[in-house]
Amino acid sequence: MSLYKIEINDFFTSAFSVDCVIFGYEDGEIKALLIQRGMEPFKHFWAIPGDLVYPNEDLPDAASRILHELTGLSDVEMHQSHTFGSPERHPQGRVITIAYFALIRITDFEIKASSWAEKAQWVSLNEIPALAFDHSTILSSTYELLKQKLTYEPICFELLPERFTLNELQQLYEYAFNTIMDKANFRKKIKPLHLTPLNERQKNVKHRPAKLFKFDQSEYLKSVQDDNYQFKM
Amino acid sequence: MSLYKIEINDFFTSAFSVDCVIFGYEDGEIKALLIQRGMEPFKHFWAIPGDLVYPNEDLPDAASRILHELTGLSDVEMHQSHTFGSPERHPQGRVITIAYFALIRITDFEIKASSWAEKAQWVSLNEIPALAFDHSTILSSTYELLKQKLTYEPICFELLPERFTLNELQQLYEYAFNTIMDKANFRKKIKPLHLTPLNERQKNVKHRPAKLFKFDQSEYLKSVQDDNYQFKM
DNA sequence: GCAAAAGTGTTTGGATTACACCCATGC
DNA sequence: GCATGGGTGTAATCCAAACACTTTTGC
Repeated sequence: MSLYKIEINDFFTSAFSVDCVIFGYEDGEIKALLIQRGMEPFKHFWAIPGDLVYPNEDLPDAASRILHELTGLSDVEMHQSHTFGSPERHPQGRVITIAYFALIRITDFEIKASSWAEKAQWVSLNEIPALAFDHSTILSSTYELLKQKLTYEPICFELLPERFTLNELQQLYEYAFNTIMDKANFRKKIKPLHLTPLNERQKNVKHRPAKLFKFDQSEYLKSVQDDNYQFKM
Repeated sequence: MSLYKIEINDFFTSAFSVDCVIFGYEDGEIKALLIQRGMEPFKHFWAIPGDLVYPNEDLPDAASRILHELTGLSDVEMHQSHTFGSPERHPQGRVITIAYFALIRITDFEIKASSWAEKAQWVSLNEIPALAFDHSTILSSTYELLKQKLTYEPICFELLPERFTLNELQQLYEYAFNTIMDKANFRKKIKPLHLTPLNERQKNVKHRPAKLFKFDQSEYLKSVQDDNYQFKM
């Protein structure tokens, strides 16, 4: 006799999906790449891109596949978010979903069509419409996680263009944390990151152009290792 | 024709489980409640208590059920940890597992037998044996998460007895963060928690007995709400 | 010259650290 | 009395916030 109240095979009747929240930064706002669903259920609803996971596919691989299908990008770091598994969350059966998120540079690629998406579009986090399934919850709790990571890991550079001004960096944090920061103090705070100054300046501004910088990941990792450095915004 | 390379029903062939890391604190050490498996696979191996999730069961409910079966405890807060889903992690099929963790007071209950456990035992985190499946990974990454939560949320009181001395509290942190702290400075740091002093003292110690305190959750939540207080160790 | 933003230095007050000292209890 | 840890005050130090000021560019 089985230990369970149901047959063991009745457990193998669920599917799982990976939903991939893709964040970008544009016009001073953090945005998410949403798709409009091309099929039932929730046809025509806006949703976080996601897909069922193949029986032999690892979870982060599925998340990367979704990102690749939509953007053509590869080798982007995927961060695991929460897992959502309420029995009622999917109308067609028990489907639990593992949320991942990725940070990308909006200008680095073009949105591609995808098998499950009528269209895809960047949407400012202030203007998110009603989403399919429990995707509103997934998006907001994943954004909370992103903000937390922004505090303790220098992942802001995954959102900014490769060359950026210090003010652009500051504005990203001001947007995410919904605060205003002092310019001088902000620059003191990021001193230990040793951002690489470039021999290049901002163009087409009608004031003194700011210097451009880039982030040196390997030097950052080195100071974590060697000096036990802990980034903190 | 299906959009997928396999039949849609072939996705509904996986199961998922919840593994529940139960942490306790005893003799100055953080311990995990492990079970010895009574069935294949990994029969006789030590493992994190876990179980398949019933088709109509919500994930936190499954985690609570596991805790209840083993300890008789109910109404314990469950914290979601990471999800592990490598295709090879379970020898009998695709089983992904969502890890949860709970913090409990070791003295508050007695370990019960359980359908899937030969025996259960508290094991110090310094003495964890080889575990079944990928449970070593699950345990260590969940402990990292616990340490992180200990820094930003006053969940230490879920591990300590209801009445505790300030030194016991300090020792818990010293163990978790593997540091030594200054007594006077530690007490200044926890001032804003407004721990309730009791008219009671330590007993059976061969020195001046310390005052006992308890934690007032509702007052803590009030100062979070009213004064935007953020706990930080 | 003026507007606008880049970029930097100084002061100040609050928090953290190090450390010293007294207190209460058991034996 | 003394050993042991309980309990608290203070000075030194560091750090972050506030703010002022100079510089460079476009028009």
